[in-house]
Amino acid sequence: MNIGTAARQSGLPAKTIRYYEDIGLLKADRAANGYRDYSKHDVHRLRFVQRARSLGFSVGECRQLLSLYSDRERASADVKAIAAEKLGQIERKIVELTELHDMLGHLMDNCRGDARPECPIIDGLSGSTSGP
Amino acid sequence: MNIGTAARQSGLPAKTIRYYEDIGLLKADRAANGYRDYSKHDVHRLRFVQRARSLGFSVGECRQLLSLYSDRERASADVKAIAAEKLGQIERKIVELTELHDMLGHLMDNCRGDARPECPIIDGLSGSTSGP
DNA sequence: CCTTGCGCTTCCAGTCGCAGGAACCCTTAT
DNA sequence: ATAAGGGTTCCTGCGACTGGAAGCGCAAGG
Repeated sequence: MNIGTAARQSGLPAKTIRYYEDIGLLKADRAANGYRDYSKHDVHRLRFVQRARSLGFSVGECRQLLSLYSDRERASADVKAIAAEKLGQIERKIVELTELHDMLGHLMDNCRGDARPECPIIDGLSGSTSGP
Repeated sequence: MNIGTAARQSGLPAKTIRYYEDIGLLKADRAANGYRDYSKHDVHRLRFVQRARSLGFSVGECRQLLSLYSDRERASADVKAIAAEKLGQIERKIVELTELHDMLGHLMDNCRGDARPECPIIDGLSGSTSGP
């Protein structure tokens, strides 16, 4: 099948699929006319990548996962290790964003948000009122 | 003062300060020898940007905040609106990451992580066991 | 037979926020 | 005079695409 069909079936834009081929993540056969030709198996792998990406795996990690996906002998521990690493990253990011959230929320709570110019948010950013 | 001193006092790398000048965020005077020349006021603004960036504001938002920072007549509501928008973005990102976290955690909980090849993580990514 | 229109191809540029490095100039101290 | 440690500009690259231009392939309609 052509790239457009593969795109619809995998949920990835054709541009992205070409990009993945470009970086050597997933290559397709070529038809006689030069068009990329995708099998069902190719589409499965594209969907696999699409899901992994949407779960926050980087393209590099998708590359690893793809090779683990294709390897019927590999231990599930290998996959779990990658997932655990990613889970840790996600947790750290959540903590970081939560701190950010609280800090910004704190500044906002103290800002009246009216027509007057006094603004604790700006003061907080400029550091003028945060000193000891 | 030279850019290196401004960098130390603002907490921003010199490279970044030059970049900010390049994109028109913050420009500095020039000394006779062509070196950038920073006043205390410039350093204040650099610190301001540094703090805003570390709070997750984009460079574009920093641009807005800087103009609000310099405008003594502006309403605190204007600043609060930008902060509220950013707070909403942060909240949405946290929700998204939490969903990701739970999904991935779920997959991992069901994976034995041993030497055998059966792996619910891979199965989940490939979609083979996720159907209704 | 010719055209229209879509899909496919390649390649180039841009996004965001810098970081790294080359090649060169200026200042200060020895 | 020289060496070290500033500074300057410009170019490249990162990640993961996205948009667009120029040009081919192919089926259908007039």
